[in-house]
Amino acid sequence: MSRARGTAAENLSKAAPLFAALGDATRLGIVTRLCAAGPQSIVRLTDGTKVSRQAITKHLRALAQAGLVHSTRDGRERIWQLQTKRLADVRGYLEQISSQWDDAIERLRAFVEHEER
Amino acid sequence: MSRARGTAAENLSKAAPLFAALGDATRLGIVTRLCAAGPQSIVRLTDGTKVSRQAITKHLRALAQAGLVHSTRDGRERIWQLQTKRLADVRGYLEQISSQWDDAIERLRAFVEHEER
DNA sequence: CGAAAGCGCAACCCGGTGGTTGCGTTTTAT
DNA sequence: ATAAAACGCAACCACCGGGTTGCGCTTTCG
Repeated sequence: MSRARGTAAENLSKAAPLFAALGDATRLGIVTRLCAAGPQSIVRLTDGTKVSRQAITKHLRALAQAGLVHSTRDGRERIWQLQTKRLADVRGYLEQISSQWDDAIERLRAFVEHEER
Repeated sequence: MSRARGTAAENLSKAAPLFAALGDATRLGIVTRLCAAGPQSIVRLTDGTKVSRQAITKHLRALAQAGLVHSTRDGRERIWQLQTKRLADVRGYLEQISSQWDDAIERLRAFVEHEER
């Protein structure tokens, strides 16, 4: 299974594009939708949204470039679905950062306690 | 304590700006640096970087707007540090999203297994 | 067969963003 | 007191990114 490995610095540089891909409300909405309702066509993904079909298409391309989704042609439709492995990678990065934060928070707390008065 | 609460949709909309804030290599480097080396001045954060001090300043502002860092004046220096309180909230949002993904991944896996042949 | 559905391509617009440079202000150090 | 350090402000630039519109192509359906 493709897990998040390597040094912290390596992973972080890899994580930036992924975070950027998720750092847009529309795209995050698409991912959420794919999570909730499973693989869908473009029109279906567009439905209920306030942007055009072309906008959704662009965002899907962006997500695909980040490896988060992938599509298959089916007749006159194109079905998009989550790339679960990559999503797992993202989780890995998030956990890494979270643990880093935890360490930093702990150190900061100790530092402040020592400093205070 | 300020914890991450609210509906999933609410947290989703809150998460997008956070991802965006972390979705830049330079900014991600800054938070990593603040994690590893603790509170620092701007020049010190700039040192070793390939961008100008002003660029770092801008990124720090962006991170501050996302609530990830915060600064205090100290003489002629301005010291930036992680916003530990907010960081806990952020962890909450991200974990919630991660768990949503987990569910989706599980469902997708089952779906594929059922579909395949 | 003909109409409509679903999509891809391309042009275009515009605002934000990452980055720089220049200059002024305050604080520190000698 | 004067020089240098650290910073803030502002202007400027290039580029990308989110969004739209228009058009043409293939596939489905009646």
